[in-house]
Parts: sequence; structure tokens; C-alpha cells
Amino acid sequence: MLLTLDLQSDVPIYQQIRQQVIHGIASGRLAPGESLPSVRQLAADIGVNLHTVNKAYQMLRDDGVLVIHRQRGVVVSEKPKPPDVSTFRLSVSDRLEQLAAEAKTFGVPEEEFCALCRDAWQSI
Amino acid sequence: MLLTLDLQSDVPIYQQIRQQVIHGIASGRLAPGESLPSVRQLAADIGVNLHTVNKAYQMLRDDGVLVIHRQRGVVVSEKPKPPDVSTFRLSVSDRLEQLAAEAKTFGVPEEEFCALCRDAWQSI
Amino acid sequence: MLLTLDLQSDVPIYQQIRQQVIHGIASGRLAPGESLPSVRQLAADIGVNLHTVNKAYQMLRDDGVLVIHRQRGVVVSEKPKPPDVSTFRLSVSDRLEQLAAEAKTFGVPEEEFCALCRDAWQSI
Amino acid sequence: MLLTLDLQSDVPIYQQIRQQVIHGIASGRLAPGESLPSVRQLAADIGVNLHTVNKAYQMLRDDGVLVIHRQRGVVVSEKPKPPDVSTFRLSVSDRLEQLAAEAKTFGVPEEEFCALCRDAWQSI
DNA sequence: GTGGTCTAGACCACG
DNA sequence: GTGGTCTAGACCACA
Repeated sequence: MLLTLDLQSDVPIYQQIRQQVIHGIASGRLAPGESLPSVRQLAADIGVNLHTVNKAYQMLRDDGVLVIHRQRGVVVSEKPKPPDVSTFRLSVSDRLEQLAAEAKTFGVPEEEFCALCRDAWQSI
Repeated sequence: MLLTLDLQSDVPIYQQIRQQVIHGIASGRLAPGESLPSVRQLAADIGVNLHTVNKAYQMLRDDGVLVIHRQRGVVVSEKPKPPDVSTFRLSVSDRLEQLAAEAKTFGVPEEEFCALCRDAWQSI
Repeated sequence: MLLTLDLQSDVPIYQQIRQQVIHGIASGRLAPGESLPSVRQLAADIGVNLHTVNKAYQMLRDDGVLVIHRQRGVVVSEKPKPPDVSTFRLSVSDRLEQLAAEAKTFGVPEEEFCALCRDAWQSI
Repeated sequence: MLLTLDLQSDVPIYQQIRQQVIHGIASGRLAPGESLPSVRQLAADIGVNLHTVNKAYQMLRDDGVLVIHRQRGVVVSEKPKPPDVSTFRLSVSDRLEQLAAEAKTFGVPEEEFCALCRDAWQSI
């Protein structure tokens, strides 16, 4: 498992870690049941503080994506499910609508936007 | 023009203002050439700090969405164009991919994601 | 608002803070809409680190008990509701059953246990 | 005797063992004088570390729930009594009050809380 | 060795 | 001045 971080980005590091883990699961590079490096290990690997990694792991645990196993360490959950499905859908819809509005304002036609959406899914 | 802000949100207020202006333009509620309230006016209307409104307006100007005339005030640009089209496309693609990965991880199938994308565009 | 902490307790400090805020709300000493001291202020008052207070505040925000207002600071939510009501009920039931089992094992009869429950509610 | 452990829970395993033994006694599934598996036996059965089981047994012995004979092994005490009755009552009251405060804060009315208490006792 | 908790001190975004 | 983020280093509970 390799994470590519941009320490100069305005996106918080723990968010980047969270996103990359989610992307890894979506793409299949991280299989359910697979182990992730320990907090300390990952922190050392990517050169950030252990608390930063821990925060990302905690968020992913709250999201139901990771399971913090007392002996087996950190593993990918078998069935990642958000705590509240309907809230999750609304959140996705909101962010999509905002993205769509931005695209439309800047002259992207509907067909192209839909094409971008399909491409995004495919490129995972 | 009515802005609905959520002061309790973790999204910065200036971002909310920016998003709502963009949404207004995308939806047609704000036509090109139309005037927006001055920084002072809007700040007073929605009860936020001058600097906050100013920051949002500056960002929208940098995005090519607003034109700020010394005398005619703040007006919606005739043809909003991002400073760098290819950068803009990449940014949209990135955010879409991230959204798609999140959806996929949480069990949303591809067809439903595409449907959500279309709905998002329609509901603008 | 006065918090009484036991720094020697095995209960984490941020848990104690959380419990006392909840107790304060239940007892009416903290009214909805009322402001709480800032993270730094409270940390200084009770002599703990700011991060410890922050963790407690974040948990209470996640529980819907507090609202972190961008300008008004930290205030008690108008209608504290757990994110998932049914999960909350189950959690309370579980903890009650465990408590009941402990009481029964140590010879507390049913009537007395129920009396203790009523007393507990009354003494809030 | 069957123990159901949740290795993913944030509750320490030795606590889970302790709770389940207490619950077993309260429910009558474990009768006074009945034998429990040895530390080694139980550890092997449920697949945890020796020390973990030992810690749970020691706590239960300190609580007066188990008697550990060098030859007869581990047996359920005839009349489980906490070392200090008044301390025990206070502890139960404290935890009940905390639970009640939490319930009240999250909108559970008094009658329902009392009903939950009765249910908890019945469902042992 | 693992994660959980706490401390101390720092910089930045926000309003 | 507020909370958000990150770092560094420490101790402890758990297994």
C-alpha cells in the first residue's frame, strides 16, 4: 500500500489519508479483511506525526470503513457501511449538485458533465 | 438575491457565499450583467463581517465570475470563464473521482451514481 | 459553570468533561442556547491541556449536544438529539442490563434496583 | 458455559469476560458452587491470551464472585458479596445517575427510562 | 508492540 | 481571539 501525499496542499493530511484509503478500497487495491500498517508504522513511512495518522484512522473507523482490532491491528472492514445511509446519500447529492453548478456556470454542457461522471467512476 | 447561510456549518462562510453565487448563476436566478449588492450592503444583509464578503467576492472575481467596477459596483460577468480551463477540468474530475470512490466504497452501484449525477444537474 | 474533575480517576478527563456537560444539561443548569467557555478558556480554568477539552467538545458536537458556532463560540444545542436514536436506545439498554446483572449478582433485589433507578433520575 | 466476545469492541476483553460471568450468575446459568474452566482452558477455548483470562478471574475473585482453589480449580462463590457494600451501592448509583442524565439530555422521558430499567432487569 | 490518553507548543484559517 | 491542524514526546492499558 502506497500513499501519495501533498504536504503543501490546503487539504488536511488526515483528509488525504482518509481519501486515499477510501480510493484504495473502491479500486480493489485494498480488499476487505486486509491489514493496514499500524499508526506508528504508517506515520513513519509517510513522514508525518502519529496523531495525524491516528485521526484519519479514527474517522475511517467511525465511517465503518476500518475496524481497529485489539490484536490484529487495523483491518479493512468486511462490509463498509456509513452509520446513516440516508444522510450519506444526501451528502453525496449535495456535493454533486455543487459540482454541477460550478461546471454549468463555467460553461460545461450537461452531456459533458455526465461523461465526466462516468469517466470518474471508471477511472477509480 | 437571497443567500441562505448555515453559520454552524464547518464550511467557511465565504465559501458558502461563493457557492451560492455560482449556484444562482447556474440556475439562471442571476443573469449575466446583473448587479450584486455591494460588499457593505451584503455584509449588513446577511449579518457577517465585511472581510468575509470581500473574500468571497475577490475569489469570484479571480474565477472570472464577477466583475468589480469602481463605479458600477459588482456585476455578474457576461461569460464566466475560469482563468485556466484545463486546470478547472482537472479539478472537477478529481473531485468527481473522489466522490465516486466514496460512493463505491459505501455500496452505491454505478448506475445509481450516474443517476445521482443527472439528478444533481437537473435540480440546479 | 463549574466542573469537578478527578485527575486521578481511570476515567479519561475528556470523558469526565463530556459527562459533566451532559449532566449539566439534564439538570437544567445548562440551558439550550447558553454559551460554554472557549476551548482555551476552559482548559485554563480546569488546568488541563486544550486538546483534552477540544476532544470532549468534539464528541459532544458529534452527539448533537453542542454546536460549534463560527462566531458565537461553543453553545448548547437547542434540541440535543443523538445521530441515531435507535442505536442510542440500544446502548442505554445494554448498559442498564449490565448494571442490573451486576446488582442482582451482588444480592440487590429487583424492587431496590428499581428504586435506585428512580432515585438516580430524581437526583439529576 | 459459552462466552461471546467482541474482539472489535472498545471494551477490554477482560472486562467482557468479567461481565459475562456476572451476567451468567445473575441469570442463573451459572449456579453457586459450579466450576469454571481453568485459566488455560478458557484462554484456549476463546482464543485469547492467558494473561487476559487471568486478569478477569482475579478481578472476579477480588469482587468475591469466584473462589480460586489450588486443587478444585475455579468455582462460583456461594454468596457473592462485594468487598465493600456501601462503596458498591455508590458505584451503582453513580453509574445509574450518569445513564439517567444521558437519557434525559437526549429526550427520553422519565417513565420510559424507568420502563427501560425494569426491562433490563427482566431480560437478564 | 499496539492503540489510548495527555501534555506542550506552534502555525494557520476564519471572522 | 476562536477553533483547526500538525508536531513531538511521554506514559499507560491492553493483549
